[in-house]
Amino acid sequence: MTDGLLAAVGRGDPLALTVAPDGALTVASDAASAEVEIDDVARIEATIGPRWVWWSAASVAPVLEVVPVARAWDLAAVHRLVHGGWRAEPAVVWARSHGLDPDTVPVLRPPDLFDLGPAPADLVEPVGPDGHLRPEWTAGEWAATPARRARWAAAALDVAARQRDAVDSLAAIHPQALATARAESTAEVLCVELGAGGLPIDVAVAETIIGGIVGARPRSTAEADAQRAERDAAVLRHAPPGRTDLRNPAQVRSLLRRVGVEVDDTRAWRLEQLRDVHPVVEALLAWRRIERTATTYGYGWLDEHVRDGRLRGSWTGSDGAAGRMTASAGLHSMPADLRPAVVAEPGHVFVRADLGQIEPRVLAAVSGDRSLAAATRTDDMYAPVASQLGVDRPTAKVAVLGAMYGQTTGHGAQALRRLDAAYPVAMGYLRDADEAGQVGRSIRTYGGRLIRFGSTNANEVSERDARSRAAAMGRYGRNAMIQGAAAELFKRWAVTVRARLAGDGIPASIVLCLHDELLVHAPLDAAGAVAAIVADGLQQAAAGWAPDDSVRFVADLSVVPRWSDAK
DNA sequence: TCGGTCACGTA
DNA sequence: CGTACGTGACCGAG
Repeated sequence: MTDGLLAAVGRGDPLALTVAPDGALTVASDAASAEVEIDDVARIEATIGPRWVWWSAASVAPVLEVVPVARAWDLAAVHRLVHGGWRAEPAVVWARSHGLDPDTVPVLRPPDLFDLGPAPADLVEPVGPDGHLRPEWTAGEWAATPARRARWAAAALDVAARQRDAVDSLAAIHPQALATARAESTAEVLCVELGAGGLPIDVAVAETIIGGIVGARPRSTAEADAQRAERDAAVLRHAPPGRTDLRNPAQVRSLLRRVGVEVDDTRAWRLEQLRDVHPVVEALLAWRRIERTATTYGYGWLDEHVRDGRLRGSWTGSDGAAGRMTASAGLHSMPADLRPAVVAEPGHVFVRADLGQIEPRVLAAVSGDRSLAAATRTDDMYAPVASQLGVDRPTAKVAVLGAMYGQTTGHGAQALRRLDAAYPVAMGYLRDADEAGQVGRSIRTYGGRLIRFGSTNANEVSERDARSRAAAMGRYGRNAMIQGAAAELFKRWAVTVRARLAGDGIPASIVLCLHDELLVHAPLDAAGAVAAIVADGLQQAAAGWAPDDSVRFVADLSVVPRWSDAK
């Protein structure tokens, strides 16, 4: 059945895959296409090992949840890499890869009594006379018949080839571009797997922690309301009489004014300074913490996102800015208080590792600063930087971070000047990014990701406004180059670990990616092997990623039964 | 019902 | 006046 289809497809060669809403699977090579079953996909993966091409990992999730695909070319992910931004639906991806303006993508008009739309004959072709994908196709008509599904898969192959050319062109200046495209694609696979697998949670422990903060689980809405009122009363007791809605910042501000506390806003860090001024401040801060747990990380959160002992959210491989992974369901912002509830299943442990001082090390690598690279040879690179600058370690750290983040306040100016003298290459790299941001000139990360700057807003209220906007864009540019490159390295690490676990047949899986931290759920007896893979995987990923071996990357690794046991 | 603002958890 | 994300409550416009 698939003989002609696969005749010329070898390991790593592109092979398109689509999944129709009704579950029909279509596979297409340059030569032919076929409707297949999921077992066929698994067999092709095992015997040939092609580079699977799809419009997006989410669009083939039913396959990815079953078949652990090794090689991928994710059109949406590569599109985001090459063209920046976040929108990456097929119509936009097609447009960009064909040199068309995405703003001219046709939209599907609602059915109109007097306009029956295109004749059915027109819908045979996926591409309209304007060169864009037909909106009827992108809206779902692509899946209507086997013939259309085949055309849709062929269109994906067409885009993949064009993207490959674009990536190859990029490689002249960004040698990592192709590797980045592949790693970002595989990271999308990992995202589907993370979403399906979830993070192991001991619900009983979680309930105990939440109960200790907000009280017992209410058994009715009346009880919930009473709990809420009691929380509020604990604050309002300290306030002058009169109704105040604690959930309304304006009213909180006026309450504070009535007790003699003047603030521009009521953010916690500001109120921290005023704890001693009036008892209501302390009560309010305590209320905020409890209210946060109750509303965002409380029983409702557990009920909504935890099933079968797993906390599940949806993952994206790349945000719209610098390219970090994102996750919903609070997976990336779970309060430290709740982490003791992240417990490995019986007979399992977590192998947990986080990258040490990743951003300054990445800066040393991507800028090619030999002096800063030399500092990365030590476990704590701020120590040699401090002695180089002739300042103490805390000052050196603040100076380096300030340079990377564009800090403008504080008294780091002196150290910043010394930084310029000691590490001119690294500082120049950051300054270039800052200037690009200020003038709205798009830039690319080390790995080739385009950082877009929207056209600067011409109608600023004032010169001062325009200046602060430009400064903000400058900081954004600095940060994006570092954060983005760090995200690229992190994903290389993650997909390397994933591949080696699969290659060694170890039934362990990555269950959390947290920007610079990797959490792997592993059978107890495989913990040592997994730890070795995680540690060595970093060296392997870094060796493939970095321009040379001058920068040392380090990970802090631990094997623990619960997440909070580490660190 | 929606987008904007404030606020806050994480890296 | 470090950036980024997701979430939830509230506001005011529609």
